[in-house]
Amino acid sequence: MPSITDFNYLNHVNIDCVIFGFENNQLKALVAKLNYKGEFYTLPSGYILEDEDIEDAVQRILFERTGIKNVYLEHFKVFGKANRGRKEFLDALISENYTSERDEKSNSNIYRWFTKRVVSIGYYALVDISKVTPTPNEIYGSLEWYPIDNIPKMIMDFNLVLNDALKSLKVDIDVKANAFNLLPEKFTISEVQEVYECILQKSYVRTNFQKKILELDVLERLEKKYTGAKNKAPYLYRLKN
Amino acid sequence: MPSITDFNYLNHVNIDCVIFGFENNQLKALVAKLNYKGEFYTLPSGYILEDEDIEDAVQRILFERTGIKNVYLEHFKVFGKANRGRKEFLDALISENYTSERDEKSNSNIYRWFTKRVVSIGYYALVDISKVTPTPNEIYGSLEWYPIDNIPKMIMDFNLVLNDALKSLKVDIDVKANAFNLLPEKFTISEVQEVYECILQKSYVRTNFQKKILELDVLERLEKKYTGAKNKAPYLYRLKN
DNA sequence: GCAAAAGTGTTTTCCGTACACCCATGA
DNA sequence: TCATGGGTGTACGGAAAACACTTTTGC
Repeated sequence: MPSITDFNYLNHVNIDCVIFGFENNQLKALVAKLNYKGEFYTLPSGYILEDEDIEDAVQRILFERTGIKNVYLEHFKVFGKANRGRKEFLDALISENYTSERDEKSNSNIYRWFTKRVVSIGYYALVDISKVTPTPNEIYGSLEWYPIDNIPKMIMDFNLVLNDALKSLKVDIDVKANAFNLLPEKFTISEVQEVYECILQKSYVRTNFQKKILELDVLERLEKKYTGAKNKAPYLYRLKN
Repeated sequence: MPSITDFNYLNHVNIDCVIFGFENNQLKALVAKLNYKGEFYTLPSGYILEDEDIEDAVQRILFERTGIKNVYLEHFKVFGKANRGRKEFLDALISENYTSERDEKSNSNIYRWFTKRVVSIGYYALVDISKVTPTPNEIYGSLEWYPIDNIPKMIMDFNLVLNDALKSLKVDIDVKANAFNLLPEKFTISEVQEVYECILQKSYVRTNFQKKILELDVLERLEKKYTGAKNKAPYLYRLKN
């Protein structure tokens, strides 16, 4: 198995990803549990290759964890504090997982790679949750969707990172009108309203919301959606282009 | 003289600064000319020390170039393209400045330091231009304020960087109400209006602008400003706290 | 026909803009 | 007392919110 130190990754920079999905009228985020003894939850992270554009790096990292490409992305913050608790976390992980070999581990290249100071570039992604196949690997032992108000305690300052991403999303949803990326290709206005109400934690008057969204002039009307429910069938919409 | 390679700077990350000032009813930016033969204009940049918070690094870089501390800062973008023309610029600089020693230079540690790929973190600063003492050094041979619509052609993609900073400022001026940082500690509402009109390139109705600004509830009214002009003296204001 | 939800049109409210007015200042 | 620019109150118009009304669907 190749070690992380074998690749030509940029030193001292990494990418932290907050992946948002929407399901059962809930905004969710993809949280990983490390493949070690102990409750070490984290956000998907990764490094940038020597000759790789940073956006490509994010897409690559997201593809590895979700199996989808061309994900909607926004950079939301840089995490540049020199001490973000990375060493403390690693020492805790090691003490729970290694005993006699502890010193050997502590001196390894890998330990040095992971404990060195990094500047983290924060991105959030908006995905169609039904398209995602959470894909664990040797490090991320499991990956699960957690409702935004029920995120486990994560390592380091990742709970704050997620919070910052959510704050940016709340602003961007109106400025960039990007919430549609949380839905399947075709959707109804009601579904859009659910997303908005969920993210912004407020309710909208149905009729006015419909106008507000359609006046953005970014959707095209498609066929009606017959669900068998005994009421008028809503139109499906899709992002223009 | 110590070389840049002597310090414990983080590899592959740097900081690009757009420093905005306001003077003579013009928004200006501080642009440096490199201390080499040729027209190499650039924005002030710098690196981050191993154990230094990134915001501290920006403040340090700004202090070195302007002589002021605790500057108002906003991160506006990450420049993460693998190729931003850095090597091309350095080769041009070398070919204009070195002849026989060229190969020697090209192989030096310094050349390798400067040509390696970096991820740039973009910050813009808003300063009281009257407090700034542009401070050249061995690299930045001169530093001058240029009106925003008359910026010289800079190296690499720095003209685009400046443009991105300006775009963010135009959004932030309303969202974050941060334009006051371009003025001295005490200022009149008219001066604020000049700043807004200059940045947003539109004119405001005086009376409504006054209300708009005062309703932000971020200013405290101080004494009147008697200029000797034969009209009613305006109040001075200052940011609360 | 009826209940439920979608879609459209109308009224009302509110906020931003325009503007009228008064005030202070120094010649 | 006049010209100039500063400060405050009011009236208007357009957009957003509230709401009334019509349409579609399946039982």
